[in-house]
Amino acid sequence: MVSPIPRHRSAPDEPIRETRGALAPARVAPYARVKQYLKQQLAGGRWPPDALMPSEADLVAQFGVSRMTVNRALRELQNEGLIERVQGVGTFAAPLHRVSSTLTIRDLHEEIVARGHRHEAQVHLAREESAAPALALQLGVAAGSPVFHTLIVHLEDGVPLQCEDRFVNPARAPDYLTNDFTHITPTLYLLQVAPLWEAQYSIEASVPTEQEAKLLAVSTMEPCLVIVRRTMSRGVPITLARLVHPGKRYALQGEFKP
Amino acid sequence: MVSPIPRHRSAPDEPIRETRGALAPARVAPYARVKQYLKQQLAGGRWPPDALMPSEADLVAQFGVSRMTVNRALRELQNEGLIERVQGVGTFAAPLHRVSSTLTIRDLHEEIVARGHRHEAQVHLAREESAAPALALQLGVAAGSPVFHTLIVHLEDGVPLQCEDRFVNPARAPDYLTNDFTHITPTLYLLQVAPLWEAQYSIEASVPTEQEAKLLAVSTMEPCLVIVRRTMSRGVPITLARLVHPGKRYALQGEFKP
DNA sequence: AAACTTTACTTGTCTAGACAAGCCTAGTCA
DNA sequence: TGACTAGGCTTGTCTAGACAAGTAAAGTTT
Repeated sequence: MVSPIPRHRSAPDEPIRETRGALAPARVAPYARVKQYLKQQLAGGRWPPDALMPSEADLVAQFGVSRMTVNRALRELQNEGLIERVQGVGTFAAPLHRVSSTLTIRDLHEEIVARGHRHEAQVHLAREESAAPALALQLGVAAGSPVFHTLIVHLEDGVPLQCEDRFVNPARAPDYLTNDFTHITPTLYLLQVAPLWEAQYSIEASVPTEQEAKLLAVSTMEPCLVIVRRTMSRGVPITLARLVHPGKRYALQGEFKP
Repeated sequence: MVSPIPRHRSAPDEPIRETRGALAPARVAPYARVKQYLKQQLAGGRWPPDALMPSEADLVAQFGVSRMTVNRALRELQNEGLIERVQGVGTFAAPLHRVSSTLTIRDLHEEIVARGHRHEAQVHLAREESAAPALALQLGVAAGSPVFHTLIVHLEDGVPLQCEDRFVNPARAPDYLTNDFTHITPTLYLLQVAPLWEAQYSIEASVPTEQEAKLLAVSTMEPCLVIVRRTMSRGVPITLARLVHPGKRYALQGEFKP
């Protein structure tokens, strides 16, 4: 009974069984213990990147739990990007220097209101245009075909916070322009009509265009946080947005949790 | 047999059972079908934010699958931030305008090498200092106690890409300064010695300090992407880093997947 | 009226077994 | 030598049942 592919595993650990002893009241679910153990060993460098890790069967024997329990631990580690799994082959350590986290993006309106402030939107443009070739490519429509274009400035307590320049594919949101964008943000509306979406984004620092500077009431030299986001729903591009924020007034904040 | 709390549920759907019919070869795992169904209904506005959603037992009856299967679907939706679950109470629709995704942060060295370019690091400072009060607070040490301070510029093919100003808590990484940071990035080293970490970050656009401008070989007017990150391991602050990137040379990119 | 107990319902988790599907090696056959 | 096949490993998923623990309403006692 020899493994089909060469194993670089270290010597197996002693079986670790629950120690319900006096000084161990730290009640941790078994799947969490398996997960934590693997995380620690992984962080400790026990399995270098791309090394083969113990199989589910190994861990079942080591921890004395059922396979579903081990499976859940491994599945969650996979979702966190710490390991990679290949059916029929095994489980591998992911490159250690890749750390993933969950980033939550909130609707700007909700964010402002949650801070206890007043949100206001100025609609500077809301019309149908004919798509320029470059834009048409990004939105997956024919060049020259109609697209919706809105330009909205969002204010927090009267101070411009975001300049939102957005193009929308009419195929998925034909009623887009009928919205009153002083009451519903485009993001919120689009989330409602286009379910199940994915997006690509790019975050960079640059200076605003002249128009953006004027709309945000800042100088054209002011560093701005620019987010360009393309959103797709069921493989169809929905919208392309350029969100410009004055650097002094807006920061993206977030948190990693293991 | 009345539910203990008022239910705002809509009328139950007809049981949906697997249709193994001729024209349905789209093989989707049952847990994925449940998940997809809930996602669609959720996106379609069937359950407004904070509304009570079907219980696991309801879904078991509706889909004719086992509870573990339903549970997996719900657990994954919870991880994605689409629903909220409370033991003993039920499952609730999360605010629709909150969308989460997994953001992966890679080590700069790996990122540069992956692009097929050459990574180089200039160590401008690597010494022990005495912590100023504000810094001491952030690192969780006593004011005036020793901390490590490094200032490193990372170059891609000879062009400055990042200025990394970092303070490290000696308690967790006493050997920090013995590293040759031209060969191992601080991030990578710290990941190795401090497992299981969490971090808070802030991303903003601003102009560099005079020193940073000089080190990055840009003007002091050049917009820069500034990431400030505080990393903790087991509740103990490990490091506080300020990463400054010239806006023209660096953009954070990412992708959402549902 | 207030304090307690019961009951029904919820989610959270684990188990032992099962089958499918992917992958690799080793052996067989042409 | 080359093509095929069988066996043994891996992960992916599902099931039916079980117990724990949290919540809230309804009933009971003080």
